[in-house]
Amino acid sequence: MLTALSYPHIGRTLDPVSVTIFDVARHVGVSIKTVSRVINNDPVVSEDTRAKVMAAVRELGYVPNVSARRLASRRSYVVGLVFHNATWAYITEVQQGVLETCRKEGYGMLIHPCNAKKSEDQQEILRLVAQQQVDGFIFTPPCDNAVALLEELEARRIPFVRLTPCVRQGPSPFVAADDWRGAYEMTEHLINLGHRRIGFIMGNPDHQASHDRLAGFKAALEAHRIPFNPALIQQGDFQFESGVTCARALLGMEPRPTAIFASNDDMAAGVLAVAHQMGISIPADLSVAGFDDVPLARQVWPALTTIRQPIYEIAVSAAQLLIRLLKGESVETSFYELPTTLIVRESTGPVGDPESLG
Amino acid sequence: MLTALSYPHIGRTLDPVSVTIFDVARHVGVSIKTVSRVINNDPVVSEDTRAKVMAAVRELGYVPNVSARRLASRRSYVVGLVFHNATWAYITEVQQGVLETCRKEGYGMLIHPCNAKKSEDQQEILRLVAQQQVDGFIFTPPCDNAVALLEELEARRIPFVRLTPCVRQGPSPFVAADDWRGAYEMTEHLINLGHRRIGFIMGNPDHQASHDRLAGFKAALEAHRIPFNPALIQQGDFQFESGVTCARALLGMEPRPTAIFASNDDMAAGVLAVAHQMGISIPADLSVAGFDDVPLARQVWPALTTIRQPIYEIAVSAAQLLIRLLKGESVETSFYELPTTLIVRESTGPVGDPESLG
DNA sequence: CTGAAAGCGCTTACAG
DNA sequence: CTGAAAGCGCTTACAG
Repeated sequence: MLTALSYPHIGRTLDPVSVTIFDVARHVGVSIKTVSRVINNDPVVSEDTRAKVMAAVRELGYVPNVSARRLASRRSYVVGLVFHNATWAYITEVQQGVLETCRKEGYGMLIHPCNAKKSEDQQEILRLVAQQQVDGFIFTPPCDNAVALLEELEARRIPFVRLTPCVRQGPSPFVAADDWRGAYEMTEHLINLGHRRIGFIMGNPDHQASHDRLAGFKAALEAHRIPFNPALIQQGDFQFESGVTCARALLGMEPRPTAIFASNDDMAAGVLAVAHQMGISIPADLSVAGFDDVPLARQVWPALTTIRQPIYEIAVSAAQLLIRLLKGESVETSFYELPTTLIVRESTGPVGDPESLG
Repeated sequence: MLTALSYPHIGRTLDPVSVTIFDVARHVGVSIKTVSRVINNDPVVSEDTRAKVMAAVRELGYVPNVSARRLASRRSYVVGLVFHNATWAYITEVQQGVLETCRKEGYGMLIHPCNAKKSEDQQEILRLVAQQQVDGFIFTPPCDNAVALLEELEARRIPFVRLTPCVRQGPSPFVAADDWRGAYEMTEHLINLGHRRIGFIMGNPDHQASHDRLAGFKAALEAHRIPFNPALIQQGDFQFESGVTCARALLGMEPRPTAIFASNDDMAAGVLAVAHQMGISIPADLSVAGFDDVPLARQVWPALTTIRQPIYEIAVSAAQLLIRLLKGESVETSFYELPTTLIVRESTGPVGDPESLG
């Protein structure tokens, strides 16, 4: 039997009052406004008083109260990161990029998973604004499809930045990878290895990336005068399980494809699993390619040839862009597209070459 | 050339004043205190006035300003989630559990990745308290090792809950999985399949789970009178790459183990990759077992036999526990241990049975 | 370069 | 069951 734990001070009396801006001001012999100027790096303060104030801040261990600052300035200094339905590895990397950028700029980050298509969830997002919890938003796909919400935010002049959105006109900025080119390059890689019958697994159609990757695939086929065969296209949803289902369909065809290009690494991992189960050697009997270059791409066997999408950098750019807007700085261009990179690993090889196995 | 985007209202003049508690009070003809009571669900208000206030809240679209509330109440209603160095899949699940619980209870969650061993990062955590950003903390391993920090928090009476900590005495509560039993059961599963030469890959020694899993493994061997062979133990760090390194060492032995039990799924995936590379069939020639049951366990081939650790439920329990403490409620026991479950998939099978392949 | 006053929108503590 | 007063700890807007 352990002792009961409780914090009787909580909810009854208040904690001993901590050091405030008044204490610092009194200690130095200046007004609180001067202390405020120093802690906010207002350049107008003289070096002499700045030094004295800083010394007092250190000596007294003064830390500004963020709630007071937020209330008085009517700003939260917090960025809301809104996401739904995306792969966790993707979200994780976005989160890291946004959070690190926010920290550097003195902002906080609030993660807000939700189904942005549902009107209750849209209300919830507007509520974050009304509560003054958040100054602006970053939307990851497919949250950028919540058109009514985005219009409402624009009307209220709440800045936001979208990642790889579907709608790319209009004033609000976005950051994207060059999905079309990435898919084009991967397809060309497969074609150069001699593949002509290439299966393609599409991603969730709510994401613009799904369409751009398919378009890049088609364009590369066309550039190499390979006829497009709709029977080789399967509709997935970016999840591993859909990769399994689509791979079963593709590998059941006669003749079957010599390569499968999945629109992300999770689905490509599903293709690998099915191929292994069917006793198909990779890449000797089948080449498999993914997209994104998330950690999973290296954790399956054989390691996936994929297109590296700079998710972290995209997130950093989006956060920087948003914070510039929040600071009232203007932004020249609202369209940032980052390049992708072909990463060749062990899951792709020349057509019908038994040597290429492991 | 796109038009420049800026929000000139930001940083210059203030937004039009939104609806406040005064507006609601005036509209109903009561004091602001009464409105405050209603929105905080104080049961003392009469049903009649409560209804009138609620109607006005809806009609005017009133949303309380959280900064004002936090400032006046000297509380943030925010839980800090501190983590470092753990597997992303683990953190992701913890995050979901904590966030969903916080939302239900009207709390926010602040994620705070840091190296809790470094003293600057410990200062940063104390700063969150001083800034009134956070009312309490949840520490995931190995952050629970920041002993000096935890003592400081206890001295300041800041509640915190640890997940699977190393130090388990003392008053501050924690939640853990029964790692010892999980490892015991997995080892027994392998022994029942006829395995006697079982390699074991240990996790990061900063995590208590690493030691408990090893102890469970040893105990099961002993219970079945299988002599413990230290040469079969490899030191990993929970990352995929360490699984690869340790598997190379184990599979280079003569005679080599017939089974490898890795202390988590990421390292088990590394074992699979090495085995595939060496042309070792799984589970015909080698059984491979993991721990945790993260998504990766189903995304590799063959799907991993593993021990399901209820990470989500652990996170939910920890958050509930912390919020109870934050509300000033007492907690009878400070020790919560959740059971694990053996999940048998395709990566384990009887010793030397070629039929069990795929 | 510095400061006094007012106010941000709530809750606390107390009274009735 | 309800309310008037004071205060939480900052920033804004203005003045000098």
